[in-house]
Amino acid sequence: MPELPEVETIRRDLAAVLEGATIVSVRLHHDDILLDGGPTAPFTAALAGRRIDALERRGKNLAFRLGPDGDVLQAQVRMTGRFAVAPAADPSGKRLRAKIGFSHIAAEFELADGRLLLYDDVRRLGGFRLQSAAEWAAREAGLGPEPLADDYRAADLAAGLGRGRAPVKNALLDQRRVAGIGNIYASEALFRARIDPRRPAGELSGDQHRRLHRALRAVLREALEGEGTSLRDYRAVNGRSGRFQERLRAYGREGEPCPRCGTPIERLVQAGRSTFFCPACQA
DNA sequence: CTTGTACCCTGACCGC
DNA sequence: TGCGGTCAGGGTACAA
Repeated sequence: MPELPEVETIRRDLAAVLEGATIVSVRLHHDDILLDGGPTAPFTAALAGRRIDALERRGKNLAFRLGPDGDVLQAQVRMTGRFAVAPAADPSGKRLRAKIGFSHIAAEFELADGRLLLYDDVRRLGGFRLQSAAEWAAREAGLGPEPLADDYRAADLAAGLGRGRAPVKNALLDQRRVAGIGNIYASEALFRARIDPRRPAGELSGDQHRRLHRALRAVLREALEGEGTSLRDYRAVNGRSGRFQERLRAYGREGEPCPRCGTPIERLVQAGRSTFFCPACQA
């Protein structure tokens, strides 16, 4: 999935145009787009006539807060999910789809003012879940803290990483420890903090916790300013690309000189995913 | 409890 | 041109 900065960019885009809109009808093009499986009819029926009161984000999850009772339509875009909003002048969304290359529409939400909210997802790893406010609150409580929150301290990161033996890179990807970090920003934060991604999470020193906390927040903030990292699949709403890919220092740079010490960046596989790091200055 | 692996799905790309 | 293998920014079920 796009990670925290990408999902927050999508949230801001959608909030600007969707808050206050009313869903008239929903069309799902694939049954497997519901995160819990099951029949689609109750899902689509329950969304008809609902107003989108607010767009929220928690970790990598989007939460459409629906009136009148605060039910939550949760959306996860995972690897290849994208949103777009077609104007009322293009009610089928045909022109917009052609323009931005949406060729795998999985869901369409018709709005009362004639606009159309489109969800496209080539691999269909993403999807939706409709739930009550209480169910969402319980689910959301299972996620770790928001790393960009004002009150997120190095001590909170240290507590999240705990005393485990798993590599710190893997621990950063665990949404229960800290929410919103994915493969790119885990690599980037560890690079900035000069910490070996293979180091057991429970063995970090106090100084390393402080460096990682600082690096994590800095890279997430900068990526958010750049509206995310568009390496291959991620796009913000209506096809807009992010710009932070130009500022990545380690991710995707295998063989290139480390910007700090010149040693070639190396790639290794952890938990089945690529990690990029400098073997010389990440101790 | 923690940790590791397989799997969901499709498309792009590379070497032969 | 075609084919097989590999990889992709995520999350979850399940086994050990």
